Formats: sequence, structure tokens, C-alpha cells
Amino acid sequence: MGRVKLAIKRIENNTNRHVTFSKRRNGLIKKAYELSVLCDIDIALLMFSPSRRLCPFSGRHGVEDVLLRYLNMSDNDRGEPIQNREYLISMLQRLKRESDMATQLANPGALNEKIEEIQKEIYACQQQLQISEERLRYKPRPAPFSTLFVRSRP
Amino acid sequence: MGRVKLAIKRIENNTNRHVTFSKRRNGLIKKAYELSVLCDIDIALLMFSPSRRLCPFSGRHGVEDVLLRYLNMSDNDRGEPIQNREYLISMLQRLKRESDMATQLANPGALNEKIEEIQKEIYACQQQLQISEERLRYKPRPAPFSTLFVRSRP
DNA sequence: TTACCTATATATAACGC
DNA sequence: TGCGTTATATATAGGTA
Repeated sequence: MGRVKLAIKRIENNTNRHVTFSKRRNGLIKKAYELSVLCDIDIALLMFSPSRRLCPFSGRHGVEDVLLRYLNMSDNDRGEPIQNREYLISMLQRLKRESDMATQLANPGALNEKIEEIQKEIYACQQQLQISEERLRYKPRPAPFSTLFVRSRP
Repeated sequence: MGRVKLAIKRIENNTNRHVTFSKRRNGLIKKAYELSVLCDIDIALLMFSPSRRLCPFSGRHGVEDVLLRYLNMSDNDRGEPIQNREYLISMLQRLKRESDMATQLANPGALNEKIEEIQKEIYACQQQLQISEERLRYKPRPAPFSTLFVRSRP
């Protein structure tokens, strides 16, 4: 898109490469943002600029949350097994604790909002699951998940 | 882009939301791919579809590699959790004496662990849900990735 | 790097199968 | 759901300040 059709291969000119990165990075983040809002989904985007700087983006749920969701999937659903999974998870949890603490400091009420948000997710998930299992009733169910979240209730 | 200018807010119609996701997901991945090649950078993109399916993309280096690079940055370079952590922590400790959030803040670790635990349950529930919905679907395969970039080739 | 300015190249919303 | 078509909306290459 531009005065000329650009071939998709590494831009050798140093300045042009940096400039193009700046422009397209913004475009990509905008698109990611729009997708996350329009479709109400979790998304995380990590980029390292040509000058090695981190350019992160995530929707409603923070990079750490999305990465944890990724790591907590079964290897099967994720597609590939992760090597240092446990280590990665603990690292991410540390980061998340730190940023959560910062958030809590800045806005003590955020904690309660967080809890409410999570509970909403649980309810929504439970309802969906119930509906889905309802329709599958005539088939053998994998596992009784409906009893999993009793402890989570207020 | 389209016959009508679309407001950036959650698409409530279920079908439209899914359709829009499919289209924009492909567009976003294509853009991410082009950026990674043109600017020769590391990039990782994780999306969870409205039906909770993982849609991953990464350039030359695989999601796990990018994740590691992210985690291996210094807290400072990563930027997010806040640079003056020492200050915030001491601030936190003082606050816990004064506010009625005291009990919760006194042991943020325990609370966060609780939250992590609950989130794991959510992940598990979502996966279970995906499996159930999978069975209710006709075409379980995600978009054929290999067809995405045909036009980009010289 | 960043901002703004076109001319073009792309993406995509609504529709039809 | 998945595709192709078409009319519009956007993104952006190249240039300039």
C-alpha cells in the first residue's frame, strides 16, 4: 500500500527499515486492538524493534495473563509441547504479581474489580459448558467439570 | 474498510463476531508476517478465537523463543512492572497499616496465588468447553495457514 | 525518530452461494 | 461455517519539513 508495491523481503537500507517498522508497528497494534475489541478476545503481541526494543501489546488481559493462558493449555491444543514450561510459568507469575501489586497500589479498588471479573468469567464459562454438555447429553461425557468451581464462589 | 464504517466495539451478533474474527485474524497474521520479514524482527502473536481456539503466529523464531527473549529482558527493559519497584513495595507496606485493605495487602502473595489458582481452573474450564463445542461443530480445522501469503509472493 | 501529504495498494463489511 | 464479489474504508511507500 503506497506509491509502489513493496516486495516482502528484508529492507536492506537501514533507515528505511527503521522507518517502515515504526509505521507498520503502529498499524499492526491498531489492528490488534480493533480485533480484540470487535471480537472480544484475548490477544498478546510481542515485537522486538530493529533496535531491539520491546514493543508489547495486549487487549483487556495483560501480556502475562495471555502468555499464562497459552502455557496452561494442553500440549495438544497448543500444538507443540513447551520445553521449560514450569520455569516459564513461574517467571510469568512473578511478573504478574509485580504488575498486579503496582496496579493495586495505584488503585486499591482494582483488586475487587479483578475478583468480580474473574467470577464473571467463571459463571460465563460454567453456563456455556452446561449448554454444550446439554447438547452432548446423549454422548459419553469426558469428565464431570460441573463440580469444579464450588470453592470459587463467594 | 468495507461498505460501511464499523464502530470499534464488541460485535454483539454471534455469527458476525465469528466471521469478522476469521477475516481479521488472517489479515492481522499477514501483516505480522510482512512486518517480521520486511524489518527482520522477532515477533510473536497469540490470539484466542471467540471459540477459545488458539491462533498463534511467530516469525523466524517460534513463539517459545520470543517468549524467552521477553522473559530474559531486564525488568527495566521490559518496562511494564514498573521500574521503581523498591519504592512501590515499601509504599505498599506502609499502606497496609493504614487502610482497611490491610488484611489483603498484608499478604499479597497468598492472594495472588489464589487468583492464579482460580485462573488455572478457568483455563481448564475453557479447554473443556472448547472440546465440547468442538464436537458440536462441523469443520473443526482452523484456516489453512499456507494459503495466507500467496498474493505476497513475487 | 516523528508528523504530515498524496497516490496507490490492501483490507474488509455486506451480500450471494 | 467457508468462499468469491464489490464498493468503500484504511494502510502505507516515498517524499518533505
